[in-house]
Amino acid sequence: MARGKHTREEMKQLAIDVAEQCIAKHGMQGMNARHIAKEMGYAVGTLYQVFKSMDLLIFEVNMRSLLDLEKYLGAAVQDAAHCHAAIEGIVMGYVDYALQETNRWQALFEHRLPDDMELPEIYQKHRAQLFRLLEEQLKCAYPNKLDKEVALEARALWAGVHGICTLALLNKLDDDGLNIKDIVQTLLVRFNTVGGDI
Amino acid sequence: MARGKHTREEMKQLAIDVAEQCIAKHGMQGMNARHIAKEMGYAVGTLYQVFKSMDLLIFEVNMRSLLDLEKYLGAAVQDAAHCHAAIEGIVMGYVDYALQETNRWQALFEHRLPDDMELPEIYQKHRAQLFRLLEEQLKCAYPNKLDKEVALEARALWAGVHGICTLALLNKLDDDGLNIKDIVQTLLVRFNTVGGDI
DNA sequence: TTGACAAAGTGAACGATGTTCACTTTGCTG
DNA sequence: CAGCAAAGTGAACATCGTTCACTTTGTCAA
Repeated sequence: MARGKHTREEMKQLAIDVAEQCIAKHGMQGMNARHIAKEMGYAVGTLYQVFKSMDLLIFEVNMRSLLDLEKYLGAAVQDAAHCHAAIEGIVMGYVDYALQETNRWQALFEHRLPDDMELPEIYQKHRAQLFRLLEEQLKCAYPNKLDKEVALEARALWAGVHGICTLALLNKLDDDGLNIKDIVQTLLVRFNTVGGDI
Repeated sequence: MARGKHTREEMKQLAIDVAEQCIAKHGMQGMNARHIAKEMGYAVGTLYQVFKSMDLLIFEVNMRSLLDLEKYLGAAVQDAAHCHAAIEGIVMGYVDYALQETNRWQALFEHRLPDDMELPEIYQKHRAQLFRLLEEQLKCAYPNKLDKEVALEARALWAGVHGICTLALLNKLDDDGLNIKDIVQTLLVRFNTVGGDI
């Protein structure tokens, strides 16, 4: 049965390891099947027995990034004394992740699965968890708002921060001399989450 | 000298026309050199005498989109009775553009020129003009703020709207039953630009 | 009219990609 | 040890962007 030094599962992890490092170093376009296979010490065909397509491999790398982000932002919440600090922690944590792990973060939102296959449930679950993290803190910050209103606020704030990271890192913000964190702070102030309550 | 039915400039415009329609219909990945050349009635090599690379052709399509957007949002400002209405017009206009011209809009911010070539000055100029459009109205809405503060606000709001469009159109907002325009309205309210002054 | 030159136009070919599959190798098992 | 199935291989295919030696064509001087 098992011939090589790796079980099926080990190969899967190995492939994800290699792909992850490749994406982190050179971005998504700097990664290809032959390079990954060679780096793993296997032939291309073998890689394709573990992952049916490159899209699925990239997806697994993104799954890891999502979990990383979840841990990272979760820790930021734990460290916060109150919900306003927690919100700032989440938002600034997201910015830090985008700034420090730029390539992995970019892959996370740039990559799209082919139209014919749907997003795995586990992925959706963790993405929802990320939203919930922010929602919970916003619910505390806006005690008088309805759940649906808080949901809207959470998405507006989240997407806002994401947009700032997107445009800033692609140099599309026309931001001569403007610091990305200052822009994010500006957004935070607008959400009444810095200095004072609603 | 001139052999075919088109001058060099006409061919350039023709190529952009075809590429634009192709992107509008099938998105950036549904566009390739051979298809465009065939649609133009020329061979691939001829297309490459007009555009040195596909990247440059896509860039020209994006340049058009940028100018379209500039006109479109400029009109929204003209129609507005006061600066608050103008800001809402700009923001909602951007959302409309993203919703109606999804593929062209996506190409506009997803496409990146190769690292070795820099963004043409004319492009930067018009992008800056778009920002100025919003800045001017925000300066009116926030009369007490410094120019630098207004610049930060403009970028926070702009990127915020952009982020909402990005995540919503890629279905990454986890927004079951949530309307994208409601999310944008939520953001607008946070910027004190709906109902009342600062 | 014609010869020659340059511009315009062509498409086969190259290299890089993702992906497939007939084939070989290997380890286990009866 | 024979045979079988799993593991592994890499040549080959399709599709990209891109190049360039070649052909076609218009123009103009002789």
